[in-house]
Amino acid sequence: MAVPAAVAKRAAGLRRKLEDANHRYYVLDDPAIPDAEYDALLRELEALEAEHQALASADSPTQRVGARPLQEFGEVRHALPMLSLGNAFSEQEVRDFVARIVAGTGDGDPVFSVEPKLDGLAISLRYERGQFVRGATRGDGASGEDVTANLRTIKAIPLRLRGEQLPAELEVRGEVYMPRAAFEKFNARAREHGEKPLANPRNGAAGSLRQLDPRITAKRPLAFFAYGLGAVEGWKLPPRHSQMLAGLREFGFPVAPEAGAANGADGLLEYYRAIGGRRDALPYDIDGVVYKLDRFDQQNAMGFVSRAPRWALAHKFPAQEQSTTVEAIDVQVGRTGAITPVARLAPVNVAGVVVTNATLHNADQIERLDVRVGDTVIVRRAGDVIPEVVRVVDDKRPARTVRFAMPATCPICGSRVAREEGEVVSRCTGGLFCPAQRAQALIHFASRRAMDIEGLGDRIVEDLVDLGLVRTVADLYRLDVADFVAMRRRADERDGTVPETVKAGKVASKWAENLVAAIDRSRNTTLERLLFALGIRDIGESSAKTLAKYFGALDPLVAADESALLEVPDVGPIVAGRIAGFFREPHNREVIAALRATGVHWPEGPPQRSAEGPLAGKTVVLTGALSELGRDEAGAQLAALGAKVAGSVSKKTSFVVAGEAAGSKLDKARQLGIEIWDEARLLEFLRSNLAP
DNA sequence: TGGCCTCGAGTTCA
DNA sequence: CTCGAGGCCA
Repeated sequence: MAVPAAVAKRAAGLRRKLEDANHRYYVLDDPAIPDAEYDALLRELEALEAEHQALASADSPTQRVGARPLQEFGEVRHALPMLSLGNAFSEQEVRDFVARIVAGTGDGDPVFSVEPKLDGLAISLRYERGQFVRGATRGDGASGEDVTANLRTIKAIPLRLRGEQLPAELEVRGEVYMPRAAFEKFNARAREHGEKPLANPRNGAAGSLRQLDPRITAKRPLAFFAYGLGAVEGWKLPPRHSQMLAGLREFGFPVAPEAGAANGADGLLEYYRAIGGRRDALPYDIDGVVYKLDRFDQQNAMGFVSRAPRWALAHKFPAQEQSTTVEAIDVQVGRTGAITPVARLAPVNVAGVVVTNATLHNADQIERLDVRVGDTVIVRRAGDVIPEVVRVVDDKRPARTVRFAMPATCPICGSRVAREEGEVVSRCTGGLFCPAQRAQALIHFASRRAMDIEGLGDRIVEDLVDLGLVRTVADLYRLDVADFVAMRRRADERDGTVPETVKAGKVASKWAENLVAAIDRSRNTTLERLLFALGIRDIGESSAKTLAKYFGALDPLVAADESALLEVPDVGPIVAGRIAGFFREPHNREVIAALRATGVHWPEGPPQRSAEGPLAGKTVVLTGALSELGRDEAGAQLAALGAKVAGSVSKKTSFVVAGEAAGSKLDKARQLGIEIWDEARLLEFLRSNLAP
């Protein structure tokens, strides 16, 4: 039965729309239509194809949903073998590599194409006259497994090439991977449904491709980046690798946006460091970067050694995941009483740093990981540097381990531990009765952003509290040199240590003199610092500043009731309650009176209820290292000009000041098209506006 | 009521 | 830096 022309036309139109949507989403990274609309179009096309058999075709977007399960994978011989790359872990190896290229090509400063090395699964895709006909895993390099049906389900892989002049034969090599966000989402769903989550994105990608049932693969969020070629027939290759990548993009393949060019060993190393610095901000896992000689004629001149090209190098990052064992699980008590479990680990080197502790965050996290003392665990340095336990290696769990339970009473003071309805954290209810909370409150009080008492670190504070020399923050101002010297002696006796300070009595008192002087200096402070230092719950630097400005002086703030506090910007019922509650407490009023009595003072003035200055109404975010000023100082100066200095970038941000090695905040600013200043511009602006 | 947008709190190691 | 939760706006 012939297909009516109008129906054929509609089907062709739908296919084009769906292909374009895929292309924009995966290749141009610029989604054009919402998912729901995509699904609607896809369903319409399916209906048409079901009704008119003659419309069906192998390269239709409807053919991605997953064919029948296979019995086993066929074997595919690669027309050109899939090579592996030489590895480098050190700077010297990279320099040697460049030196070999310079010697081999006679080019004193050859250009390299550089790209991130994705942590996924290498595959080869074969296109004949523009149609995707077969895809295979790398296997041993000479032949791999035929995973065509699974690859068809990956929307980032074109089923037919774009463009007018299509090569008779084209083999594209690249990496199938699972984007991190998709991995997280997939696992969250899996857990909800009580299914086994994937261990990591790499295993997720590899496991998904090796499913015999493509319908399972179709449900996995896989993506693809192209990075090279195999056999080619009927395409005139451009002279450079980078141009070839651009050509692949024209054909409809996604190429890693971080790909670029560099020259000289220093250029390569700079790229390595730049990508390394952004590693955790990238949407996918990478395990290094790849350098390839850009000119194909130079590649040919370099040739191969055994199975690896001499014109390319994989520069790997140091392993960032390691396994170690859990020696103990302790709990820490924070300033607000928050009880945080911490895993004490057998020391292990992760990405160049010896890790011995890793936070387990809270009861939920422990529950999810089920970490137990004696377990072997995989540790990773997440985010920037902070180690975290990724998972437990189940096979290595020793016999007779017990599930960790949050303590019912505070390990320091014995008070009840409570977890409030809907909250994630458990807290010690002891308040300032708890020595741990008292010590933390004092450490916070003395910290740089609060009263800035130099030299009064956590060790000293803990000793002061332990030995009962200090109960409230006001007590700090009553200490003299003799007190500190005595404290040090008693602490040493208690610990059985006899440090050098005792041998040289003079040194000991010098240390104490410095401390007393630092405490004395802190008497001269600002209302803003004092409010922050008091440690009222939910009052951080930002709220303290708002309150100080809004009230101008302490007494009106202390006297303010909840309804007056609600008038303050960014203060809602909860925070208003916390503030009023704090100042209602007689103990807190006494401490404030005592602070004043010992000479703690700050300038007071009239209430300032609207910002002024050249930057009034502007919101500024600082990121990266500012060499001239430092972040804090720059922030203070900007604030003095009326700007609001915020911690994270959003569309309300007026501009971002980016210093050296700026990270995700800079990326986000670029994404949102927010104005970006470098340090020079900031300094220039501050100078011309005469910041005080 | 829901969905941002912030801020606050906690955390590691050299 | 990241997560959780408070505040604010639609």
